Amino acid sequence: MFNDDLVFKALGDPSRRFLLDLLFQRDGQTLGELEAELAMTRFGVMKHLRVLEDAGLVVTRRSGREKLHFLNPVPIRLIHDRWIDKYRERQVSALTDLKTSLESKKCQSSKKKA
Amino acid sequence: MFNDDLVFKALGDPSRRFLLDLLFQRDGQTLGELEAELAMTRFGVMKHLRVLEDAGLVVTRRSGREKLHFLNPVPIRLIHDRWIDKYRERQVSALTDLKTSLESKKCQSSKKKA
DNA sequence: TTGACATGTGACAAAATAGTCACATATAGT
DNA sequence: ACTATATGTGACTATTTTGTCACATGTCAA
Repeated sequence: MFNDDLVFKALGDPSRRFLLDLLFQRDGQTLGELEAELAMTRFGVMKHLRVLEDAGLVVTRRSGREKLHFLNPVPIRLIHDRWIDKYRERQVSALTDLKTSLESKKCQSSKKKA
Repeated sequence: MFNDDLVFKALGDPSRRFLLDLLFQRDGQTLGELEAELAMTRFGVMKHLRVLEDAGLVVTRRSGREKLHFLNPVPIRLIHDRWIDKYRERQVSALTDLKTSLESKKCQSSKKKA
């Protein structure tokens, strides 16, 4: 259904991850809108969107002369399932929640170990 | 705590994902053991392991003249959390479970919508 | 100490990737 | 029809990444 290699390659570039962030924030943006957020010509952005679309991370719909882009989270969920054992999920979750919790309380305690 | 870019870059290569698969299967393997599973000299494997270690996806422990490698699933969980909205998680999960379910029952029903 | 084994380093060539540009197509509005 | 706008294509260069090799370090065991 989804090609592993395309998905991971797509996620390997910071500009593409930023594009996903933008779409996560607001779905259905056009190339023009997305282009404005990147420090790059529209050609570069177009190429990146193409890679994301080929990977299935972004789906598109044409509307007149515009092309609307939507985030598709399914392949990302599948990545997760590959290396997170169902039985160990609870423990890993606890760890990441701890991390989140620590980060939101940065100012309360001055000492913490990495 | 974990550097996004290093993690995603690390996951972008198929050989490195295969190494993670090997460690997911059996933790604590040495370079020598891992090398035997890849179609590549030990130098290539070493480089890949270094990338994984820098990303925090693999942690190591020396034991005499050997170096043992262990999978660390935490960064992968964090990837997941980045684009899977907590409120939408249930729906996405349902979709991936459906996918799994369909794949294991390929022969039962002939008609299914995407 | 000697030799065998396991891992490590820096330089290198080949391959893949990112980003730009000239040029092209398609649509909306007047 | 004409013009401005939005997206698309292929060629090109610069950079990054992959994988290899000669050489080096550290460890075990006799």
